[in-house]
Amino acid sequence: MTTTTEASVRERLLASAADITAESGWAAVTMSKVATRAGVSRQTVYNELGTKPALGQAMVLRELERFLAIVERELDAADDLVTAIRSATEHILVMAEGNPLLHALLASAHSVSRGNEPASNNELLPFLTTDAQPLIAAATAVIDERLDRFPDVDLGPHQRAVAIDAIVRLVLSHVMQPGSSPAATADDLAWIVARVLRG
Amino acid sequence: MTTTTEASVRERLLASAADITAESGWAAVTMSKVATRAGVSRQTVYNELGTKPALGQAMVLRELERFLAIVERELDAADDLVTAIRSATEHILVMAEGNPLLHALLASAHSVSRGNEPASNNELLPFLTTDAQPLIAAATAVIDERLDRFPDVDLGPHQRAVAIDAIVRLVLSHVMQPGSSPAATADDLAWIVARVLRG
DNA sequence: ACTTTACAGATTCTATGGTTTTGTAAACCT
DNA sequence: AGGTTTACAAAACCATAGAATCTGTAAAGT
Repeated sequence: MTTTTEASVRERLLASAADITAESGWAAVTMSKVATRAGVSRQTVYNELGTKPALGQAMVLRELERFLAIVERELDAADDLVTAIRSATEHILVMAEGNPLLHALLASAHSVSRGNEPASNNELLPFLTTDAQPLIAAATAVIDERLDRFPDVDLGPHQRAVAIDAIVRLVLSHVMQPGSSPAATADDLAWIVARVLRG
Repeated sequence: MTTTTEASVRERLLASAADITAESGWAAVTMSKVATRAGVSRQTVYNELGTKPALGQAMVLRELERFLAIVERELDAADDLVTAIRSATEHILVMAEGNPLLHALLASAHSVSRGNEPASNNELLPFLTTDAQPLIAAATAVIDERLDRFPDVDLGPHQRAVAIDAIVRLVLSHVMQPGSSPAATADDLAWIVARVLRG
């Protein structure tokens, strides 16, 4: 199949774009630089990802999937549901703390029109703030799937959805605006989840 | 006392700034326009509020206090704690839905470098997103005070603080990224609060 | 207490080219 | 096929410079 090669090229392209964004901001990302860094021609970028906004969206989506992969792994690892949520939350927060791309996006919120730097860093920030609904939906779906494995959830479908939505929003809130350490926050959120799920 | 007049001038200035921001964005706000609209000289703006960033901060703070006043009113009105939270949440979400200033700030997230419009609308957005900690702290403090009136809260100080922090973050999340109607969201959050507070 | 007037420095606007980047398309290679 | 090179028009960006505006401070006036 060509799938392996195809995914590999696309993966390398997105990784290159993420690197450049983390180093110099999204405005500094050009199709040429992405292509060069990935060892590929510029047109391959267009063939693979289309336009630059599409590249940005794919890059953010890829990073989201990296986070969601951790969530899936942690939710599958633990036996206890609350422990699973706690572990997934802590891993997400730790991962967020040390994620250069995420920090580049968040940093773009502050210095918007600073000096000679370009101002268009903010094209991607809405994915985390005002247009976070796709992100919330994706995370919600992942948790919803993995939650079937646990027997001690006796909530109706609506209440179940509400609870999942809440934990996703809370984690996202702490990603953008950390309260204390990831471990402490994970403890707190796990306590809330415990109270909500089996009140 | 001069306090009445002083507060009135300051109030008129902040209201003028909020109007201009709602109409044309924060970048279109100049000290002269604010002064003129408030029927006051430009220097009075400087005497009263100092610099323009200070004006922006005061303007946001004033809007926050308008929201928190609603929270206080609703928390004081109801007898049942869960009903109080539900009512406060719904009022906040309804108020947020129809708040022009808030929408001006949120809209600035999208069109950053659009056409000929100035790009510096984003100076105020971080107050709601990446620098929301003061906002969270203020809201948390308000709720914390009003919560003493309700006897059926048997949480330790830490758990109590965690619960309040969570409800504040959840409401803020829904202000920026509404899920469904204010009433439905208020129902859902009230249910969560009920489960958490008296699990 | 507020206004008017004045002022230097910074920032923004306008307008101009020159440059880069985007996005599409073809021909070519292997 | 998957990929590259080359080419190209349109758009976006950059640099420069002068005009206009805005900021922030100060003083004198009412």
